[in-house]
Amino acid sequence: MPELPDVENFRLYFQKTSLNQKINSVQVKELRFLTEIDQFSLQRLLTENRFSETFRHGKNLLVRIGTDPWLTVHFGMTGYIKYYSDISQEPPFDRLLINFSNGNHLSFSDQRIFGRVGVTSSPEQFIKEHHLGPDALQIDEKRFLELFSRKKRALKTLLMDQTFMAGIGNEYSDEILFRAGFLPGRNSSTLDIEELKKLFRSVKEVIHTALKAHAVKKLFPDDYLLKNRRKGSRCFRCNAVMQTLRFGGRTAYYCPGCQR
DNA sequence: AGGTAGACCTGGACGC
DNA sequence: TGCGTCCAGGTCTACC
Repeated sequence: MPELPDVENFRLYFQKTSLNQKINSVQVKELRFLTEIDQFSLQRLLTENRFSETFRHGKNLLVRIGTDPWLTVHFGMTGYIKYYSDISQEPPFDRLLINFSNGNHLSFSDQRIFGRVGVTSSPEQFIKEHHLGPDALQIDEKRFLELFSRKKRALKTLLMDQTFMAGIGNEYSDEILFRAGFLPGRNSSTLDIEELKKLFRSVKEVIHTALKAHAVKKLFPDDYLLKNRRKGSRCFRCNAVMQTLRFGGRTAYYCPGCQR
């Protein structure tokens, strides 16, 4: 699922492939994929224009269109972008296609259509409108401790709340809690300052490890829960059978032996 | 304020 | 083989 590290990867990919090229045409293949803008306005906005810079906040990719508004992209759970030259390389589930004047194409693919493409006047405006908390890659320890000390909620819920801190989803929140040694349902108010710092370090460690692995699971270290996150698997540390719990419709995986 | 459930989506897994 | 059902997940809305 595209969480912060995946989206950062998409941003770098976009940056490398799709900046500063004239856009010839835009094909909207799935109307439900658009939000806050209709297909004709989007086409008018993009055609003959160029993407000029990229930005990411949490799980959202923003791309500036020339000198004015920004295109916003959320990847839902199955979304990704692909840049290619030959039409035979067009990915399945292509929802939005951008054709550049150099003959290359950029596809926004999303099997389950949970992703959305929209437009905003500025990144600041977008963050405000969506009530997003600070980005999990950017946040420093001081701000993290400030935020946590004001809350009384399950750690898992808090980590995934985008209005609290942006970028962490179901899978990475499990990893963060596993590595920090805290149960997903543990109330944030029961953590002392040293435990909060431990949680903060785990957030950073997991994100940086994921970025280094380009968010490709196979490339994660072998002691990562993500590589083994399925029913009936055993903890590689204590060999206990991993347990699951439901949190607001999400499944949390945790080790009953290693997490307190 | 915090929690929960349903809606939105599709396809893979699984049971019969 | 084939059909029905469940599950996966991010986010928004509605409601307790």
